[in-house]
Amino acid sequence: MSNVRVRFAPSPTGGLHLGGVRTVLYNYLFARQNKGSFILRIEDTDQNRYVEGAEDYIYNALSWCGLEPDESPRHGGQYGPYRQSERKESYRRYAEKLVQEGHAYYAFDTPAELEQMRNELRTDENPNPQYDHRVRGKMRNSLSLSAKETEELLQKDTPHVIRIRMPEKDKVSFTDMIRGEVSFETGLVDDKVLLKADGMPTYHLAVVVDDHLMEISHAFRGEEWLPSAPVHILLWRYLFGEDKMPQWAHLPLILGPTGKLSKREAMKYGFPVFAMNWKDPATGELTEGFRERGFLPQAFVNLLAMLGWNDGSEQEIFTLQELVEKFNIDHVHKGGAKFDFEKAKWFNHEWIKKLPASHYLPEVKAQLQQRGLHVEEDGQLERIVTLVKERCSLLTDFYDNSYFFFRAPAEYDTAAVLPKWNAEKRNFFHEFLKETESITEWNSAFLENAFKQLAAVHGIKPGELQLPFRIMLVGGKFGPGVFDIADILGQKETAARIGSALIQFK
RNA sequence: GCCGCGUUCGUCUAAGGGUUAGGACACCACCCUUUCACGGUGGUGAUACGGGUUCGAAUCCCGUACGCGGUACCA
Repeated sequence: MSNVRVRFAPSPTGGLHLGGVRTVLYNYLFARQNKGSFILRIEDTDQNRYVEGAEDYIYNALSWCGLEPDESPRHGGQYGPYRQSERKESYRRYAEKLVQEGHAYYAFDTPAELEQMRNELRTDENPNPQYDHRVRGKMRNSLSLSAKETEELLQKDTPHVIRIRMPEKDKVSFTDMIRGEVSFETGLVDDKVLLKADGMPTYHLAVVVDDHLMEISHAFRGEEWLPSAPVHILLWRYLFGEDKMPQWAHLPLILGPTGKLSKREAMKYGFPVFAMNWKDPATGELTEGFRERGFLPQAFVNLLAMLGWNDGSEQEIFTLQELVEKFNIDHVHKGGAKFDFEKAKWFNHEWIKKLPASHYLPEVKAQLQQRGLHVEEDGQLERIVTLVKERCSLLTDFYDNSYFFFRAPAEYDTAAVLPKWNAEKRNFFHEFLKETESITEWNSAFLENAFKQLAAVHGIKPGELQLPFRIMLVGGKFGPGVFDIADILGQKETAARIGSALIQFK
């Protein structure tokens, strides 16, 4: 193991969306590539947002994708605990240390007072007044109050938070692995809360403390975190030293068709956003997942990897192993990527074709049975799946492409047959029916040969007979090659279907 | 408003000073196939705009426009 340690730190709020999985993926690839560790840390410090079952969901989703963490609340590790709520005590210490050193301060403002401040300061020019160095002198905090007043308030257990004291005039900059040099004026950043009144840290404090304690070396996160980077950098500077700070990589956002990718928008356009189905235990609301939509995990991981990264070549289909080998942070794109469901389906289609049927036979079988088809034998199903997989983009497409193997047609597309139907053709099929009884070798090539020879005897072009044959077997103009269908159906079933069809064709 | 990040075919992207700006998805046409797909061949289609720098700019610099993100005791 190298000293490369990366982490994914989701808050258990339910579901795991595309952007989240891609962040995990890049973390994972980077860790594996450098023979380092991939850590799953749970950010459950916001009681209001914590959702029952959400943590299990994250494990299941990662496991489905094949992105198993090395360390986590469940996998254990030397740097535990891996849930923030279980690390509560340590955060206060660091916050107090910052106060003592003058980098942070106690703030006693009530929510109502904050609201009042914002209302008073709000103008058209400044729609979102911040609690910053220009404002903090007018608020109730240990900077504006005397030491004695502050002490009294603390003695009386007055609810308070700890805020970072952003320098009035300073410049913070860092080198992002993807974007290069990024810099901020500290005077324009507000005094973020570090420790909440309930004693829980905010993300800002927690991420810095935990990254330090867990010896994180590289940190990948979404671009939405870029604006708070100066706060984190300052915290590193004050607490542990900037030289110990992990290297940052802010990943481009994944966008929806008209803007930010949201559950709501995805639903509107009919595609999933979550890795797997998520049912909110509180509301009962079900959000569809890629897995249930019929995606293979290999395809899901592949398409996500390509959303913002490429290896510089024209290759698009990668196994996870290949991604580990070829992933390269320099090739991660800076701009946000719009998610295209059509292309996502193409990836899945490629993977369905690429993988042997055995890889997804159980899923397909379960789906067929769920929809009322009786699958008698796995061997036959495997032949069917192998035959029709190239026409399926999603695992759920297998039903439409194979149900006719399990069920004789209830109706026939007679409009496609009858206009050209005549006594000779009927005759042909009667004879073909008889001939099939004595066919010794029941396979596609042999059948086709017999069919064509007999057609020649009757002086009919085989093409003119193939469509009626198809309709006899499956009922309509669809499905794979007719002789392949007959092959799988077997002699008995094929004969039965021809027989029933001949009664119908008048 | 302020701050930050971004901008190559409709979409994902390649090209890191010199290419007829390449590929993939989607779309269209043809071929294959007397179903539909798969496959094959070809086609439509892009450097946001304006200034520089340079013999030469999609590429470097500045400005503008547009998009996105942030601006919570949420992450």
